[in-house]
Amino acid sequence: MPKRLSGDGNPQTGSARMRDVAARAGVSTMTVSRALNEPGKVSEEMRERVLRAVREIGYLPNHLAGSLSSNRSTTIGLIVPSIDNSIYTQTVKGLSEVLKRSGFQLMIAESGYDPNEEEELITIFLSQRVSGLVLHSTEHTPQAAEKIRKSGIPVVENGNIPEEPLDMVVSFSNREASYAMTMHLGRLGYRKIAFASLYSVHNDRSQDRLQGYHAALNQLGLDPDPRIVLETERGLAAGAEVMARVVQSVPEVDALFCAGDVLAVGALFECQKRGWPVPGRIALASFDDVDLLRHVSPSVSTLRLPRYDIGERTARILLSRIIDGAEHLRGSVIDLKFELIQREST
Amino acid sequence: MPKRLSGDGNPQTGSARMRDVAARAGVSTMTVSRALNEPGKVSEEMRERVLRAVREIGYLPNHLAGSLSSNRSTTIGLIVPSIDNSIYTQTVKGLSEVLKRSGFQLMIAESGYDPNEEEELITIFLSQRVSGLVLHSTEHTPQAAEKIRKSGIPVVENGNIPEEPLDMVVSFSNREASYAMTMHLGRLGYRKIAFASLYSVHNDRSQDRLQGYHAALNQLGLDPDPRIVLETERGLAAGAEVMARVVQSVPEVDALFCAGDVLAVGALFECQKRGWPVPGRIALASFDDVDLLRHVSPSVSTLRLPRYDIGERTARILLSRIIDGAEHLRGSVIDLKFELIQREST
DNA sequence: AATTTTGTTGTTACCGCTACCAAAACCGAG
DNA sequence: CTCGGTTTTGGTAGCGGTAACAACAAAATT
Repeated sequence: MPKRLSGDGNPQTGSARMRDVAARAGVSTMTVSRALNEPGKVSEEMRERVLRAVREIGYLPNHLAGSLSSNRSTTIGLIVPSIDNSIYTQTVKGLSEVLKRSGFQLMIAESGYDPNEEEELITIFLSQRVSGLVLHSTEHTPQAAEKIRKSGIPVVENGNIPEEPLDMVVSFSNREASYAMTMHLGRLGYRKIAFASLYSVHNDRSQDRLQGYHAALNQLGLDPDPRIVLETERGLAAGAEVMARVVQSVPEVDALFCAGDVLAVGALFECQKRGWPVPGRIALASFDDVDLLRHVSPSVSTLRLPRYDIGERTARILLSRIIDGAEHLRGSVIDLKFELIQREST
Repeated sequence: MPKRLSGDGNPQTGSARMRDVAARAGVSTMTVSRALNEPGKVSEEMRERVLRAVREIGYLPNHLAGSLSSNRSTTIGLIVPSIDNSIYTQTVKGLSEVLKRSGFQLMIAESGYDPNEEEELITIFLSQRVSGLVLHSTEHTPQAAEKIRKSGIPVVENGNIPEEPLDMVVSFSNREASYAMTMHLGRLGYRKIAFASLYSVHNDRSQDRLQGYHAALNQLGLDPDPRIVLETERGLAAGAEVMARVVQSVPEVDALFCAGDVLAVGALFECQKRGWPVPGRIALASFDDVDLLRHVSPSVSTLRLPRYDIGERTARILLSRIIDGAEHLRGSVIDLKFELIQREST
């Protein structure tokens, strides 16, 4: 007795299989398969006959079976540190829109800024036989790197431009962006530039931003001062706290560069609350061009980062590798440029 | 001749299959399968022998094959109107965290507020044999509903509480939330309460919010005035524009309820820019408790919506259905309550 | 000691589809 | 009308696993 008795005429029960369609259309399953996946390889008449049968039966292809058999999948795995971080969403959108057009699906998981967690997720994704991988972080365990290498699937890193990429990279340089903004502040005449970023453990983006800041200070001939370099957590409250702390502990500070999520907005609110004129008492610069920064008063100088483009280009290059087998793209590093936006706060 | 010649000792080439592990451990594939998936059903000795072989070969199970064979998958499909909308991210996080714990994966796609697009995505997800579906929208094409019903997989809607759910619902009531805030404004003594929401075509959340507003006006004995009911797009600029427009066209307005994304913040900035005291000249209320609203000055009254909880509960109830086969949960409607937060702006 | 129960491992037949190759149908040229 | 070449279609053997059941040994029962 068969495991399951399909083939009963009842369209309610279970889902039809390709052989049911084939039977109905009076052709072989191969013809059905071709009519659906390579319509060009089938005569017009057959195609219509098959499609009609598909419609009549309400057949839904089993993509799992197809992938297994053809050893191809249309799934891309994406690992971000944290889903609720608004800065990723633009990238995800760019990715998603391009992938969708080619019939690819996105699987998303969050690593919580932990390389071990990331490794585990990579393992799961490989096990799901994703055909490509997108990693926001550029810090990985050696085992993760090895697994990826061994799997042979294309990977894009896109949170930063690492020294030793796993494979392809689509990003801007956090270091350069940070350098550029710090130089900008220096050129505007600010001499005591404080720097606030997110915690840099397991976060090479933060580390690179700090490096860029220091490189610029050096270039500007300014002495670094550890008292005005702060690491904090994400969020408005953290930004406010940083502003208050730095101004009170080192009064000669004349600028604060917030190189992390919405810290600048929190910092600005704190100034407003305390009555510190911006940029009169202290100038303020931010790292990411969230909509908000343009609308607050004073509007905040910042860096416009190509978040959406990163997603788009990532998807494109990944698809080239997967669909066209463009092996010459292996190891490509695409450095998308950022833009410095001078506003009222500096 | 076999399609592929695995079994060569080279660990670089391709990926090992279960039979390779079996051969290495000197057992059958079933034992390997059991050792990995139902460790309890295998003797300790065997388990270790198998796990060692797995490690030595660097075997990675093929989840696709497993799903096909067992007719079970560990993938949940999620369709949101737009990924870059910050209000969904909390829900996604809740979902993701619970699912991950049970070894389930999340596939995310965006429908762009279009039911036809949604239907297409549903078809794709069903074709991928997801074992559950989460839909933010509660407006679907009849075909989409039919396909879902036919597939038999559990579904959760969670953007609103619809009149006729597809299956399960985990949400708060947009109508009640909107009603509550409008009543709140009325009780505080505001008599000419303007209402701004997002476009309501294909957006039953917006429609319900509008209804709640009208119901409250009615209850308060206030006459509705179409001049002060506005629909606009998302964003700070839109909020600013609404505020300017409504105050200038109908000066007797004494409150504005922004029932949509960050509109309130834009509206508040506009007041600050124009020098209109809030709530002195006009009171301001918002719909969603984004962090920002607590930190601006004046802080903005709003509704705290259980975004994260929705994700969490959604995942839980879905897993109950999938793993435990809890059929009694079919059709459950979970109404998670919101909270009204009175702040300085009203 | 014979019989039943329990626990562990193996055998076989698929899951639903596609790659590969063979067969058939078509088609204009000689 | 036949022939080689070019579509178009079909048969078959997997893809890499798991369900279901069979087989066997050890433990428990009578």
